[in-house]
Amino acid sequence: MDIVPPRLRLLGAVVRGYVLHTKKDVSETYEMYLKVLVQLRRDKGTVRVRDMAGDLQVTLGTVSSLLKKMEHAGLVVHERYGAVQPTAAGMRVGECVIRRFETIMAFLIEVLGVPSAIAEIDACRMEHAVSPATINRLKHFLRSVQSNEIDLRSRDESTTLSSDRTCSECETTGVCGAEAALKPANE
Amino acid sequence: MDIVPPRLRLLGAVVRGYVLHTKKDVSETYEMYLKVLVQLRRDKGTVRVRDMAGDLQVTLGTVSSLLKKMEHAGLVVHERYGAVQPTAAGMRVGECVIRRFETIMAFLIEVLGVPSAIAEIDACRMEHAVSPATINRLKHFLRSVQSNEIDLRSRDESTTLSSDRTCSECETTGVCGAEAALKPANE
DNA sequence: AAAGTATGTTTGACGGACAGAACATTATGG
DNA sequence: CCATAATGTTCTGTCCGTCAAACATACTTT
Repeated sequence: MDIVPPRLRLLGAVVRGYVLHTKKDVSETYEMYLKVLVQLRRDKGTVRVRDMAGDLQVTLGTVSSLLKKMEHAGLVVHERYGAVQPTAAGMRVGECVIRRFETIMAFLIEVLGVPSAIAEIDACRMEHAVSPATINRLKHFLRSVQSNEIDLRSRDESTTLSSDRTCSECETTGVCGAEAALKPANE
Repeated sequence: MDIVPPRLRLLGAVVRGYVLHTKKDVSETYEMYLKVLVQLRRDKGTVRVRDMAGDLQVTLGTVSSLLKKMEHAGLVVHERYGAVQPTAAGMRVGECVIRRFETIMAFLIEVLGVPSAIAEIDACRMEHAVSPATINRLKHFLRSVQSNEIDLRSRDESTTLSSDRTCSECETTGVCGAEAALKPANE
């Protein structure tokens, strides 16, 4: 019964083994904290715990304790009861996340035509999931589009896609499968 | 100093607030378990805990206990010491994840030219991050490319992008910011 | 059928990310 | 300069996904 080569069949899973089990040195959470830190820094210079908590929609205490861990990891410097600053390493990570976010945003909006409110959410989730290889190619592709090397205008502009809330194939809503799946689950 | 409208400045964060704090009814982990379950089902009919654990690279115990929670959530039915089956709801979710994976894979490989080994990893991470709106549009876009409505061959094929391991702009490696960022952190 | 092996389940513990609340520090403004 | 408000820190507790290991059940094999 093993018609499908196991390697192929299990791709996602095998990959998941790799992806989710390999210790990422910088977790998704750390990436978000650094992104916010760098953004706030650009906007207003000095950053306090309060600012980050506000942006991250998280408790002061949570930020405080995470900052401590991040300091240990060499990603930030946090003066007690004072300002928070990224180290050189933290800065690199934060800026990188921001660039990924922007690249993905641009692609979603300019190429796919995703409504910006949705694009924001998706980009914010995807920014943590994309490898350098993919991001580099995405940027490259985007440049080709922007310089009209690739012409998108020829395509069928039936933007009247099925609802943006539902998966066109399974008619399930939310992040494809979430809410609707559970309601009728009392079986 | 508030030149940048807060709404704009905080996009990522605001979004994150939404994205990561909103209880997804089906967590990323559940999605993976359902994806694997549905895949295994297609390949070999009956699925046991053992199969899932193998594919997910996780302990039997872990699968066992998660399955229990998923059963409560109405996503699977698990006969004690026996077979695992998705409910209708679980099936919808699993199939949806698989389709997302396939769509993303196709895009990464056919459009961006990402090496398939890398594409696998990225697709497996992205499949949990993309909304229906984006996936629908991505599919649509892919169809346009496949039917030659959009011609990609005209683009600059300098596939000699900077290394696939590094972010072209920050020279940081890994999932853009991970490993390299930490080594020199003993400051 | 008895023994041995392969599968499953349960329990206890853990680390990460978070909230809440008690406590500490700094800022402000009368 | 002191009282109060605003900030920040610490501690305790929770939930999730995981492992390890002890225990239970099912399957084989002789």
